[in-house]
This record gives sequence, C-alpha cells and structure tokens, in this order.
Amino acid sequence: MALEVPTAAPGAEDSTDTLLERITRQLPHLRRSEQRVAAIVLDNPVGAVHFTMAGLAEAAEVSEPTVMRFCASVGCEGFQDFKIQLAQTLALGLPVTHSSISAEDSAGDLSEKIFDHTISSLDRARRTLDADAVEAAITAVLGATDILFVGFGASGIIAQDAQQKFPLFGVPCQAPEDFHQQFIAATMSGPRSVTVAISNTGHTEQTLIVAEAAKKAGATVISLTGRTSPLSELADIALVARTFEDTDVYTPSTSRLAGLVVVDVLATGVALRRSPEHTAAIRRMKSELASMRQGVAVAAEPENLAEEPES
Amino acid sequence: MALEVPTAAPGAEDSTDTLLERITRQLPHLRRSEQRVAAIVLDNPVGAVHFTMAGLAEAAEVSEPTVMRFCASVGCEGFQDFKIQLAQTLALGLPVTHSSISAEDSAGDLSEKIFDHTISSLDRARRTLDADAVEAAITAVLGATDILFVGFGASGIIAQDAQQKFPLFGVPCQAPEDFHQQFIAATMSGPRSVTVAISNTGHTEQTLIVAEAAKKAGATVISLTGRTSPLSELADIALVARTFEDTDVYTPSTSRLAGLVVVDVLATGVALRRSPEHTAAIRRMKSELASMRQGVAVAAEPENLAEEPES
DNA sequence: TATGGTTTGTAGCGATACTACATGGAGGGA
DNA sequence: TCCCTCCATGTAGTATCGCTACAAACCATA
Repeated sequence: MALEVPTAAPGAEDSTDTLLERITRQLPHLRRSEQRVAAIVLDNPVGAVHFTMAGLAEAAEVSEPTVMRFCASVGCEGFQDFKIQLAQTLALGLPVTHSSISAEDSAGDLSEKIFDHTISSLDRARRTLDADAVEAAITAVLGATDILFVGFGASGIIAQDAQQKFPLFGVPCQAPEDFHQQFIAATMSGPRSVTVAISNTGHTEQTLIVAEAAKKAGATVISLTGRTSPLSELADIALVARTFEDTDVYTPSTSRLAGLVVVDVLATGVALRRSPEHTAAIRRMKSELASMRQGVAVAAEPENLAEEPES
Repeated sequence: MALEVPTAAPGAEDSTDTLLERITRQLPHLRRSEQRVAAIVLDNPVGAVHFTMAGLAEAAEVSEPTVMRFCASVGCEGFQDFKIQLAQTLALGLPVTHSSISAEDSAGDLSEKIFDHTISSLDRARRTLDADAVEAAITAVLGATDILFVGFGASGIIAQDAQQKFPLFGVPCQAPEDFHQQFIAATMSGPRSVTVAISNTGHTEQTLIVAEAAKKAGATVISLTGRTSPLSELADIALVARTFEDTDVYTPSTSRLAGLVVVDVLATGVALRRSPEHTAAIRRMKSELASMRQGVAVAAEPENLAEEPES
C-alpha cells in the first residue's frame, strides 16, 4: 500500500465523523507505534489537549515524527490541527461510547455524562442531516393545506411538540395519540395534505400502517427517522437524523432530542418563507401569550388557546 | 488598577462562560488596541481559529505582545490556550446571538444555525446546572411513592416525556394535561408524593397554583425552570437549567430540550440507584418492546403498554 | 542468509509563542 | 503651558515548538 500515507484507508478525512471516532475506526489500520500514540490519546482525551508534541511523544514512548505521522493518519493537517480538532471534539463532550454511565457516578458526573452524550448526539445529527431533504420538506409543507404528525412513544412526544408549533406552520396541524385516530386522519388526507411520520427505528408497525394509509390517500409523506429504514423508503421525503445508539439500558435516548430540533428547523424554515403578515401575527401572539401567562387574563383555562412557545 | 493584568475585572476566569461570551463581556474593559484584536476575533471567530499569533497581530494592526495581553485579558493562559478555547467554543456552534436567522438562509444554513444554537444552549445548561440540586432531586424521588409532573405548552411536553419514563422512576407517574386534573392530582398528594413543576419562565400562573396545592398537601415539590423565579422559590428543590433566550420571533425555544435532558439525568440517576432486579426488569421490558414494535404481537393496540423508549 | 520494502528514529531548520525592556503618548498638577 | 507621571504599546531577543529530510533498524520473503 501507499508508503508514507496509509491514510488513504477507508474514509479517514470524512468530516461527518468526530476525531475520536476516526481514531477509533483507524486504530487497527495504524502502524504499531502510531497505535501507541492513539492509545494514549484515547485513554485520556481531555488531558491530551494540553500535550505538546514532545510530551505526547514521550508519553507514548515514540519519536516526534511518529506523532506527526499519527496526526496525518487520522486525517489532520499537522499537530496543531490535531490539537484543535481534538479540542473541538471534546467541547461537545464524550458520547457514552467513550465514558460509560455507572452506578457509582455522582449526580454531577451523571449530568455531565448525559449532557455530553446528548450534545455529541445532536452534533452527529447536525453533521448527517441532508439539507436537500430539509429544503424539500419545507417546500412540501408550504404547499400543504393541513399537516398530520404521527408517532408512538418518544416519537409521539415529537409529534405533540410539532403540533404545538402550528402557528409557525400556518396551517391546521393535528397529532392524535391514538392509533385508530391516526389511521382515520391519514385516510382522510387529501392530495395537498402532508403527513409527517416519526419513528427512530423506522420499523414501527403502526407508524408504517398510518404512513401507508396517508400515501394511499394522496398525501405527501415526510418521514423523520434515525436511519434509512422501511419508513424512510416509503416516504416521499426522508429526513434522517442520525444519533448515537443507546449502548446500555441506562443511556437515555437522544433521538427524541434530534427529532425535536429537526422539527424546529422545519417549522422555522416554513415560517420564514411565509408572508410578513404571518410574521406579525406570530409576534403578536407571542407577546400576548407572555402577558396572559402571568395571570392578566384568568377568566377561563386558556391552555388550549396557544400552546406554542414554552411556559 | 493593576498594571499588566486588568484581567482582574469582573469574572474573567469564570469557566461557566464560553470564550466568546467572555470576550464580549470584557470588550469595554479592554485597552484600545486589545479591542481591535477582539473585534477581529468576534467578526470572524471561525477564521480566527487558524490564525497564527503574527497573523492575528497583523490583521488587527497591533504588535504580537498586544495579542498576548489580549489573551490574558480574556482569561487564557496564552495564545495556544486561547486558540484551543476558541476552537472549543466554536465546536458547539454559535448561538444566534452571534449569527441570526434570516429569511435568505438556505435550508442548510438554517439547520446549521438552529442546531448550533440548540447545542450552545445545552452547553450553557450543562455548565449552570447545580449538581447538588440534582442529587437532592434524585434522593427525593427515590423516597417517593408516586410522582406528578405538571407543565403547560412546551413544558407540558417535558412533563409528558417524563411520564413516559416511569419504568425508570419505578413508581407510578402521572402527567395530566388538563389544568383541573393537575390541580386535583396535586391536592390528592400525600407526604411521600413528589411533584415536579415545570415552567421555563417560572411565572406561569397555573403551574404555580398547582405547585402550591401540592406543597400544601404535603408533597415534596421539585421545580424545573430556566431561571430563579417564583416557582423555584416556592419549590423544595429547585432545578435550574439556563439556556439562551429567544432573541427574535424565529429562534426556536431551546429550554424544552434542556428540560428534557434534565429529566433524563433525573430518571437515569434514580434508576441507577434502584435494585438490580429493577434493572433486570427494565432490560427485559426494552427487549420485549423492541420485538413487539416490529409487529410480533398485533392482537390489540399496544400503545399504552409501555411507551418509554423511542419508537 | 541476503535483499526488498516498510517502519521507526535522528538531526537540523525555520517559525512560533512568549518575555524583558524601551519608547511613545495621554492626562493632571503647578 | 510645560513638565512629570503613569499607562499603553511596540521592539528586540530567546527558548521552544512543530515540522522535514535523511538514515538506521526492523521484518518478511526468497
């Protein structure tokens, strides 16, 4: 194989991956001494940020040029670049693939780990989300007369949240929780209806049934999944937000979060492209909601009036 | 004041802030030439990462030591450290305070900005969340016989999500959407009940009423807010997850996301401290849910059986 | 064991970050 | 207004760092 640049190995420069992922993936393809460097870095990534090249070389018991070659092998321009990329990876926090959750963790450790994992996961979703698909989804929604959001479990939460954003979407939105209701709504879709089907696995039987019903009724189906799957295949527009999988029982699901952000993107994109009058209406609603919330108007329970922004 | 280190100015080394925030805050207190450096960095933070000291000095039309002094003034050890910290800040993405959303943005720009903003916001929440409060909340829930989650609008979404995590909490959880139902549930609380009251502003009238009712009934009240507020004052345990505020109409609310992650932390913390049998039960549930979801059992609609993990 | 190539280390160079010191200029008091 | 003081800024110099060209060592194969 190549002489000084075995880096040409599978996808070393793929910037959709974080540096630590790349190191881990490249590990077996590295030379022995470079593996020693990798081991030091992976063992204590946080400490490695403040290493100087000489320091890292000494710690790994190799020469400085070896460290250089290691940097090149994992897709960095040089040692400087390596340090910056490492720092950036670390800023997101380590996904639990690198630091797992244990029963001995203090509350502080725990929250740090879970936040880190969530942020890394969102970072991954950000890197892998297809902008063209988002564009297509926005366009589809702009032409819609009504939107149906469906999902079960955690994906149902995303559907509920999306439904709350109807002021931004500007057209009637529904997100029934009951499977039968979902099916009925899907069947009643027209050609200018949009159905957003949400399922992280993309395999959920019921969601597939509803999506198929909507499609048969002529609606445009947008899928929101965590990977390519039967649901994304079935959909007219497939939004895929990849996150880190749950590695053990205690790793909280991060796909919900990514899904929520994708819905945010969708809703914002749609609202931005609507008329200035629409913007004005949203602004008015937001300010009135703020004053209402503090009890200026307490005549009736107003929770159904406008639930969009947070309380 | 100090001669070479005017850095002693208010909170320059406060690591709960990101570097760009610190620069912005320190800006008026900096010397004129240092302000020029700051201007260059703030103007194009992304490009600044690859600057060399000489390059940055030239760009700002100052000498190298001035750049050094600037680094010190914003709480960095040196130029190297400055670059690393800047890189880390950038890795999170810029909150919309630095790059705002506009109607001309492409779908790609838009999703990048919103993801960036969300991630920065979660980073802020991560930095400001009080570990002791989390610990106290975990302990409180461990001693509870039942949990009530309340919130309206986006905070209601968090409550719904939390309710779905009842397998982790290990005790009955409810999260009624209706204000009256919430009030009734709160009033029926016992001394070993826990009520988690969620409101980003911490001012929402109805949430306050419910929290107060729960407290009067003898329950332990945990608040989950975005700032110290009437609700957090009222609560026995106050969880505060600070995020970046919505700067304009189109900035999606990120407080929901932070709230969800805090609930994740809480649920995970509680589950970790429960018995091994409990863990085993969760593991069993998760695997059976996975097979059920793919249609192995389709006799009845099973959406109420176990909605915890994502679908 | 000899010989090809690959892996690793040595030596040296230019550039970089950092420090000690000197100069320039603004502001205040007589 | 002039001088003096103090603070801001730049100049000169140095140790160190990152990087490259080259040589030695290693391993495998014939």
